[in-house]
Amino acid sequence: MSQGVTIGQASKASGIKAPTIRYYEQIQLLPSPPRSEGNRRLYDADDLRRLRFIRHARELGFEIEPIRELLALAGDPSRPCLSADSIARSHLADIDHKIARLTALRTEVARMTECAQDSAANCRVIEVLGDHSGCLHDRH
Amino acid sequence: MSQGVTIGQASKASGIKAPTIRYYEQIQLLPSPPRSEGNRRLYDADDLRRLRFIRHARELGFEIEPIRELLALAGDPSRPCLSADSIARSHLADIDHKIARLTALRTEVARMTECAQDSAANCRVIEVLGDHSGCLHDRH
DNA sequence: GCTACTTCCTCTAGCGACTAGAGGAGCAAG
DNA sequence: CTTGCTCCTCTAGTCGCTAGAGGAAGTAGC
Repeated sequence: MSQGVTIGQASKASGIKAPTIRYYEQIQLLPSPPRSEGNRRLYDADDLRRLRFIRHARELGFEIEPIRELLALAGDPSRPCLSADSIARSHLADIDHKIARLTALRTEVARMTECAQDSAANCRVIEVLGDHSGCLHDRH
Repeated sequence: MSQGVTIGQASKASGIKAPTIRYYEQIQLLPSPPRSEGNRRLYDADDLRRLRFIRHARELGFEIEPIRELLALAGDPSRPCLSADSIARSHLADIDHKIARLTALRTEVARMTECAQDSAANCRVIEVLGDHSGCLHDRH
């Protein structure tokens, strides 16, 4: 009976905003769904699964291209897991990189602020930004 | 004697690429420098200080608008430090937010990969992405 | 002076992943 | 029938650059 739900319902079901769903269709991350007589998009259960998969992956910080591959792998039972695993592992390495960088930045920025509040005359923030030599690392 | 250096030299001195320097001028983060007879930009020592300040702040992850404010504060000795400090503190809070989020993601993604290599049949990566219920947190 | 080579100029378009808004059509309820 | 909601398409904007086209100017060697 259910020939599909509208984009608004798909949006609620997946947690992805309607314009974003249309965007995903435009970049062909999602197949173009059939239309109703009044030209509305009609999504079926498979589309909704796909959307939830995408949303979940985006929330975990995967970029669109890796998600495209993961979706292809998810639909192909022949050799999915090794590739999927390597995509996930490379994403993990990415996250570790970002955490490491941000942690280094945190140290630097914290150092910059930590003795600023006692005196308004010599501003440590501006001083530090103007002179790199006070920093712990050469490359941030 | 030195009426200024060219954009290429300013680029080398500051570590900011020439197109980026022109971009900063375009968005008025930098004042338009005077030009030579042949229409080349000529930067003076103040401009170079400004550029180094910007580069350093960018390396520390400050966005352009905060840097614009910091530059204004750096040039105004009347009430610089309190505002500069609050900009830096808010940036620090930002960094902490990002680290916290990435750390949570790391856990989730690591959990996803950690038992994937033993079996190619049931792919944990794809399974986890397709079903949010296995996750530690509702919102990532 | 001539020729190469390099640097510089302006302008436009592209990246990723959306988001916002205009202007219009369909649809469901009262 | 009218009100109000959802939906449609299309374009442009976000951020911080980066890349490229097409041309002018400066520099070094002969």
